[in-house]
Amino acid sequence: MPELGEVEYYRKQWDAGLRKKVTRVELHGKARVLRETDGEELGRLLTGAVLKGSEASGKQMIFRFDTGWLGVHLGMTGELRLESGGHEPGKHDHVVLFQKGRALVFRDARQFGRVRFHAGESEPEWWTRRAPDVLSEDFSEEAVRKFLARRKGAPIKAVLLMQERFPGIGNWMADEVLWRAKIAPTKKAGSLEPAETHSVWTESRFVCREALRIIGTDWSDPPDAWLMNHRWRDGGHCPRCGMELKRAEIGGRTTCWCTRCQK
DNA sequence: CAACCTGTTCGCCA
DNA sequence: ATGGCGAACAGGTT
Repeated sequence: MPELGEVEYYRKQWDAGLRKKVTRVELHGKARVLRETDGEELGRLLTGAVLKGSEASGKQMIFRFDTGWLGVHLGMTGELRLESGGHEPGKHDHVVLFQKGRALVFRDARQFGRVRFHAGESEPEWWTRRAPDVLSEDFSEEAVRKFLARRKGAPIKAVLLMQERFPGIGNWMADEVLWRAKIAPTKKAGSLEPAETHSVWTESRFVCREALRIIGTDWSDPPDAWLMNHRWRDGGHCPRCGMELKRAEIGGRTTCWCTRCQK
């Protein structure tokens, strides 16, 4: 599920544990989500550690403890939950940090998500080397133009999903950006007019800003005037012109767009 | 039972 | 070396 706004929403679920000590760590032994992370070290160093702060960037999150850093990526089905101190971990609760009176839970059925740990004071390189946020200065029109030129042969839909330039944008956000920019998702990235590239830039920023404001706050629904609320229903209609929306697989993902508005 | 899924990574090929 | 694509990952839901 999680794209930019949802990730921010989940990050805040653990805010209740800020400045509090972890009393116990429960891990699911061979969970794929840990990948190369040493679960034994994670459990040992986080037991007794205090949660000092957290940050989200794109689809990634980092939680800072006084003994190290916990990185979280939610993949397709991951979620962060706040549970009671008596929480009995379910079969998909791969990482559970117990505190006095609460439990901070990472749950992920499909295990495409990932949890990693980095011991010590200094930020891990997998965090410092992440892509610049869409809402940062570094996400310039020039940077977008260069990126589309380099990926000139790929459909623009597929390019918008590339986290190295559009961190946080996922399937529905990419469709939303292209719908607002009035660009067909099948169009090759290298064939966009300068005005279209400009639109990809500004609409990416708009959709990210609004997703954070609307979904990131309390998981409210975006307005009905957004494509997002119409894209999964069979026979959904374009909220701008009323045309029946088209669905097809582009860039390996189900894509929804308006063939009348988007050229 | 089969198809589908808001993500990433890998291997193959051009 | 670089870019583009399809498969694989795993399990719940429709």
